[in-house]
This record gives sequence, structure tokens and C-alpha cells, in this order.
Amino acid sequence: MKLQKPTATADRLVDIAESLFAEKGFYGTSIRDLADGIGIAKSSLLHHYPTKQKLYGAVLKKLANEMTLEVKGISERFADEKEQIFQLVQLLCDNSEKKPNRVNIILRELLDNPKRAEKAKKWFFVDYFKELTGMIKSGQDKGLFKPVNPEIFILQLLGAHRYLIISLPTVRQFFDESIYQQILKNHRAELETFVKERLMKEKGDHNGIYRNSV
Amino acid sequence: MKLQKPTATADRLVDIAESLFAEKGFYGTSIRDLADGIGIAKSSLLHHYPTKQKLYGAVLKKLANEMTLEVKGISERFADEKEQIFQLVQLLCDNSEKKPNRVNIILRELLDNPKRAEKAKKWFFVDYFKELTGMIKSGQDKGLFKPVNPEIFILQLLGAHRYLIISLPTVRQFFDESIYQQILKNHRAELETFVKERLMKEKGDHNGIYRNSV
DNA sequence: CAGTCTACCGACCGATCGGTAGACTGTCAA
DNA sequence: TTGACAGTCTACCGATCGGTCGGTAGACTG
Repeated sequence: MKLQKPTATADRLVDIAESLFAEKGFYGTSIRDLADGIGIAKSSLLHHYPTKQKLYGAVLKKLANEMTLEVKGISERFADEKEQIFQLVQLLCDNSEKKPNRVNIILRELLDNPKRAEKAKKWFFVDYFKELTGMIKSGQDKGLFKPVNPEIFILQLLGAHRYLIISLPTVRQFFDESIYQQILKNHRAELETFVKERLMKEKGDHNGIYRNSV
Repeated sequence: MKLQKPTATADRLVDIAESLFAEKGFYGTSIRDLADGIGIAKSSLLHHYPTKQKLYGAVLKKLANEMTLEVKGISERFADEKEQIFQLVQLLCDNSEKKPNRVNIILRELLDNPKRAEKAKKWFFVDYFKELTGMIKSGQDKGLFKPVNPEIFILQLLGAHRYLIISLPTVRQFFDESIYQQILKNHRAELETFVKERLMKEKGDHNGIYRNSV
């Protein structure tokens, strides 16, 4: 029985850790919570990951690998940079519904990273970020995109999306339900418009994933 | 000596709490850290704020009041909605340099708020957010702005800015210093361009805080 | 069947957590 | 002068923290 799933426990730990770290953060999550979450003893957790920090690192690594792969997949499947960017927007929006933990963990990591000081070790998301800015630069080289600063554009795009996502629970709690629903419904289109206006040159009204609604 | 500053300790506690909560989050900050930070005993802290949660609440309240006042100040000083929005961008950028703790606390609050469940009590930033969306709606009523969804636009604007701000330490740590400097230098202008393209109607090339560079 | 390995466990460690109790101080109003 | 009181302190509490320790069960290897 055990042999059938040789590393099942370690994987399950990463899964539960992803959701608990997303929900309560690194310091707000105890290794007891994590162990209890999958029904093993605390010392068993520490058998697989000798410190909480190591487990957290495994979560980050898995997350970064998945995300980098997804983005590289877009680069490979679509030759046109315009199409790539719009696919990226789709990916962001789809994933914040399908994998809601991701955005939380990334934001928490950005906030805590300066103090946790995992220096010397290369940060997990460097490849991810460079892949994204690479898309922009490539499109600019071909004259498809406006000459925005690629890094700033990506940060603004990710920020516009992710900040909205983490605001949703609060919006729902303290504002009218109708406002919340409006945001949910139109966010994707507004993000596409953001990309179009901010990045695309006027002429060449690109392949219409999204028609200008105004 | 004590009487000269009757409530000085309570205020100093809010100050140190603002910076420590910003840096390490609610769960990452202990009341011992806070008390040591201003050189008083832990129980003295608890005399002024009976729980850590109450102190945290005081920090949020002060922050929200300051920010709401600043935004209302813009509404009052400038009649033109276009000008108001550009002043808002200035305010955001200036404050993230002058009061770097703010963005961190706000982001952490958005992340933790769903679980901390301070329900029943009105959230501190409701007024702030409504003031901002009010600006947009007012400008739209006068036909100055495009018919974007006001709530989404504000969330995207705040997100584009604040996400970039909290990313800066990480960018500096893991990317070339030149990239970091480029971001610092151009962020404000890129944010203004974002507002112009996303919100302003084409005609009426408004008072030129920032010329279209493309 | 001895040796080795992985997975897991309960008991325990020192440290730190948020919070309480009670004593002492100085100030101020009656 | 006295009593109330805000502010501060030391000492302490039970709970929980991250992590260690010694040991068990079972599977695989020679």
C-alpha cells in the first residue's frame, strides 16, 4: 500500500502547505496545522521537510515552475506577440479562478521576501518574470508594441490583475453584491482593454479576441 | 515631564506598530517587539491597547483616516476631474516614497482580512475607496472620462502602483541594478500614461503634466 | 536472517506567544 | 491631606511555537 505512492505524503504536504500558507501566511501557519491538515504527526512532516522554511520553499518552487512552464507554453504555441499577450491575460484570469491560492502566496512572498532574506539562492520567479518581459521586448523589436518600459508594463499588468483579485473578498464583504458581481463580470475585458491601449499600436486592429466595447 | 505629553506613549505605539506590522505582518510581529521598539514594558503596551488586535486596528484607522483626508483634499482643491486624477497619481507616488509602510500594510490587510473576520465593524477603507470611485463617476457624468467601470479602474490603478512598489525590493535583489533604477525613474510617468490612455477621452489634450511619448 | 532504509510516531525540549495580577509611582482634584 | 487614577513596572501564567529525540513497523537487499 505504501509503495504504490512512494512520495505521496511529501506531495500532499506541498498541497496543504500551498493552501494554508496562501490563507494565513508563513508566520500564521504552524507546522502542527500543516501536519493535522493531512492527518499525520508533526514529526512526520519534519521527516519530509526538516524545517518549515524548507516546506515553504518547496511550495514556492513548485508554483514558480508551473507558472514559468505555462508562460513558456504560450510563447511556443503562438508566434505572434500580440496573440501571446492576450493569451497571457486569459491565463492570468483563468488561473485566479482555478488556482486561487497562487496570487495570495505570490503577494505574501513579495511582502515578506525582503525580510526573510533567502539571499544567495536564486529567486524562484526570476525566470517567470524574464519570460514575460521577453515577450514584450520581442514584440517591440518587431514594431508591434509601443515602446513602454517592459518591466514596468509587466509589473503594472500583474499588479492590476492580482491586486484586484486579492481585493475581491473584501469588496464582497463591505460593498454591494451588485458591485462585486460587476467587477467579476467585467474584469477580464477591462484587463484586455488595458493591454490594448497601453501596449498595442493603433493601426493593425489585431485579431479580435475581444471587441472594443465602448 | 510625563504630563507634557499626556498621550505620547499611545501615539508612539501606533507609530512603531505601523512600521513593524508593515515589515513583518500581524502574526510576524509580537507585542514584545512592539514594546521593546519604544522601550516600554510589554504590560505597559497592554495598558494602552488591551490586545494586539486593538493596536492593529488603531494603526489601520489612523492610516485610513489620513488617506481619506488626503483624497478629499484633492477633491476640494481641484474642480476639474481630470486634474484630480493626475493629482491622485502624484499623491500615490509621493506617498510610496514618503510613507513606505502604507502600501505594505494595506496589502497585508487585504490578504489577511478575509480570515481575520473583523466583520460587523465597518471596514476602515470603505470611505477611501468610495471617494476614489466617486471621482471617476463624476468625471464620467461630465463626459470627461471614458465609460470604464469605476471600481475596476480604481482597483487596477491602485494595483498597478502598489504591486510595483512592493516588488521593488525583490527586483533590486534579483535583477540588475540598472533595471531597478529604470523602474524607479519611469514608474510615475508610466502610471500617468496608464491613466491618460485608460480614462481620458482622446480629444481635449488636457493640461500637459505628461506628454504622450509615442 | 542480519542489515539497512523509509516512513512514521509520541514524548519532550527551550523559547516565545498573548495576556494577567499586583505593586509602585507621580499627578491632580476634592 | 487624602484618595482616585493613569502609567509603568516586575513577575508570572497557560498555550503554543519550531524543532529534537528515541524508537517502531515494514519493505527491500544480500
